[in-house]
Amino acid sequence: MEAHSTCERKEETLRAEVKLLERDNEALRLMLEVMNKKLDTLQSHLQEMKEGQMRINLNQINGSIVEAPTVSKKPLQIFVRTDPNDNSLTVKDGYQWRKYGQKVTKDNSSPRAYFRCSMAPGCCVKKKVQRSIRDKSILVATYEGEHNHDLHDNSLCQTSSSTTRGIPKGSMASCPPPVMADDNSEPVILDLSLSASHQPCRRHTENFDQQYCSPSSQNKIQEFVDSLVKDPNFTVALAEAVARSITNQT
DNA sequence: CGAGTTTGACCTGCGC
DNA sequence: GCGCAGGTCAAACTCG
Repeated sequence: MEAHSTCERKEETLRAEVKLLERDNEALRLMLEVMNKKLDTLQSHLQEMKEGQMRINLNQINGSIVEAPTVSKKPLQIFVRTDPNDNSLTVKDGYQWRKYGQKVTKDNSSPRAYFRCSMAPGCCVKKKVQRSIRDKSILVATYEGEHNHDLHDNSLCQTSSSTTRGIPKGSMASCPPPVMADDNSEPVILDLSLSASHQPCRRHTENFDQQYCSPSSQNKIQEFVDSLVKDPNFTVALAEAVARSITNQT
């Protein structure tokens, strides 16, 4: 009799667990859907950037530098989501910047910081960084000018111990680049505030994989996560592509 | 000590 | 011409 009730209790516990797992399953399925959509968006953005790059390269090969028809002449603006508690107006785009001024503007209570590219002596590229009025967690960076050097020159700042003050050593190499947007397109916001607080989600995903996914799906998810989050080559390559885009579009 | 940041002063362009 | 706002300069300061 006692064994029977124990068995019933166990069954009940298991049912409750199954219910919880089913709820997790549904939540994670939705999460995967969202992630897949975001991946599609990212891939289409990457494709657009590649096409733009090819057009510009072809124009340069032909001997005369002609503005690509789709490229705006306006200063390039990027939007970067950062930790709202982080007061530093730094947008890590792979280049090395020297701050030369800060000003509070009339239309925005947040100060605007002025940076000059310090990777090459003759480089006259400037950028302005200011928090968005609407969302303080978003930094708006405006780029002006054209880099006269390659992002590969950055190898100096990646390995040197005397890099920029206030930016942790090696952060340049590993930091994800911001995403470009001009005045004609929907601003694309990159979340730089990813932190250890997201680990539970990851743990959930792993749990989800173990419980429900076939090995092939698991591999797909693992590939996706690895390529976007872990792989430094991916972020470095993307940083270079974005930086080239900045150089050519401005 | 060198390189980068801070910050008040100064310069410049624009609207009235 | 004046005032305002944005942009830049440069001396002082900070930090590794």
